[in-house]
Amino acid sequence: MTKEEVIKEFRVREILEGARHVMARHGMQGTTIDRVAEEAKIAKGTIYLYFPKGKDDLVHSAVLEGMREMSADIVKSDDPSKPPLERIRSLILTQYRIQASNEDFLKTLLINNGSNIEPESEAGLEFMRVYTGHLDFIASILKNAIEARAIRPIDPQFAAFMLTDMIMGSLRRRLWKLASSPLESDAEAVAELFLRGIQTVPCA
Amino acid sequence: MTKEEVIKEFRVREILEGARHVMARHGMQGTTIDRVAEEAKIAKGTIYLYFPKGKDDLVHSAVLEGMREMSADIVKSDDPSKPPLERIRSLILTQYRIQASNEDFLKTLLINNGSNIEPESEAGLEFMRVYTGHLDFIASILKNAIEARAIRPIDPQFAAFMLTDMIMGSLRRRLWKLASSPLESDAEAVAELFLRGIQTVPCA
DNA sequence: TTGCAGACTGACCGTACGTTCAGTTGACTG
DNA sequence: CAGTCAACTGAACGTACGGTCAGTCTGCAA
Repeated sequence: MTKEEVIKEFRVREILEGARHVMARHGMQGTTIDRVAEEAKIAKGTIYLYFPKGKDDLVHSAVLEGMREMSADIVKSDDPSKPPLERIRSLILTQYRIQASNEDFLKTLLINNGSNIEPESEAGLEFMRVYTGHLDFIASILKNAIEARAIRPIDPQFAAFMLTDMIMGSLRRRLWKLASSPLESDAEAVAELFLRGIQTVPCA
Repeated sequence: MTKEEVIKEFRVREILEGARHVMARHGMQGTTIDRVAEEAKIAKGTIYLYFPKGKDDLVHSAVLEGMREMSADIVKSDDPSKPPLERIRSLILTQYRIQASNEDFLKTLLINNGSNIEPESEAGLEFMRVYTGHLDFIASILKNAIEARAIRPIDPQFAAFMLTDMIMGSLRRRLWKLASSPLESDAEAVAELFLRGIQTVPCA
C-alpha cells in the first residue's frame, strides 16, 4: 500500500511541477496537456489517471499548490519574538528570497494570468481563500506592530494588501527586466518606502 | 471619402469596445471572435475586414487603446503649477476617478491577463512602451518634487512603479470585493501611505 | 430601371487540443 | 512458467474556434 502511494505522490508532483514549468515558458494560452505530459515524461493518458477532472483542475491545482508552498515557507520563516519593525523588515526580505528561488511559479503568477481563475467558481473561491489567508497572516503581524505602537494605527488589512502589492510589483519589475539592482537592495527600498513613505520627514 | 472614413472609424470603435467588454466578462480564455462579433452586432466576417491580421492583433489593439486612453486622460488632468505634494495627491485621486469610470477595461487589465502579451513579440514591446511611457510621466512629477525638496531623494522610477502598483492593487482589491470603502477614502489612504509610510513618526 | 461596386454576411473548412479507451507492458502470485 | 491485474500508452475521436469566401444586400450612377 505504501509503495503505491509513493508512486502516486511522485507522479502527481512530476505533473504539477511540469505544469508550472510549461505555464512559465508558454503562458496560460500555450499550456497544453501534450506539453505537460512531455515535460513530465509520461504519456498524455497517464495525466488523466491522476487528474481525472481534466485540464482546468490540473492547472488550478498547480497554481494553488505553488501559492500554498510559498505562503507556508514565508510563515515558517517568521520569528514572532523579534521586535515589530525588524519583524516586518525580515518578512519583506524573506518574501524576496523565497519568491526569487521560485522563478517559474512567479512568472506564472505575475506575468501570465495565474490568478485568471474565474471568480465564483469553486477554484476561484479556493484561490481567494489561500490568498486572503496569506494576507491575514501579514495583517496579524502589522496589527501586532500597531499594538506595540511601532507603526501608525492604520487598517492592517489594507496595509497588508499594499505591502504585498509593492513586493509583487517590484518582483514583476525585475522579471520584466526594468530593474537589475540586487535583490536585497530592492527589498530594502520597499521596506523603507513602506515604513517611512517618501515625504521629507517634517521635523528632520 | 469622408463618409467611408466615418463608417470605418465607427466600426473599429464598436469592435474594440465590444472586445474589451467580452474580455471583461469572459476573460481572455473566453474571448472568441464569435462573441466579439455578437457584442458589436456585426457578422464574424466583418471583423476580418477591419482587422485582417486576425484575433491576436484585435485583442492587442483593444488592450493598447484602452491603456493609451487612460494614460492620456491622466496626463491631461495634471496641473504642473500646483505645489508638488498636492500635485501628487491629486494625481492619485484622478487615477482612481478615471479608472473607476472604465471598469470593463480595468477588469481586463487587472483580473484577467491584459498584460499577458508575450514579451519579445512586437505587441509585447508596444505594450511595454506605453506602460513605461506612463511610468516616465509619473516619475517626472516625482523628480520635480524631489528637486523642490518636498520628498526624499528616492529613485523616481522606482517610486513611480511602486505608486502605480499600490493604486492598481487597491483598485484590484475593490474589484475583488475585498474592500467596499468609498473611492475617495481609498485614494486618500494610498496617498497617505505613499507619502508618509506606516511608521510612527520618530519625533512626534 | 438597370447595372455595378463594395460593404457585409454566415455557412463552411481546417486544425489544434481536450478527452477517451482498446491495447501493451511488466510486476507479482501461486 | 502461466495467469492476473493495474499502471501506462498513444492513436483516434469530437469539438470549439480562428479564419475564408461565395453569395447577398444597398445605394449610387448612368
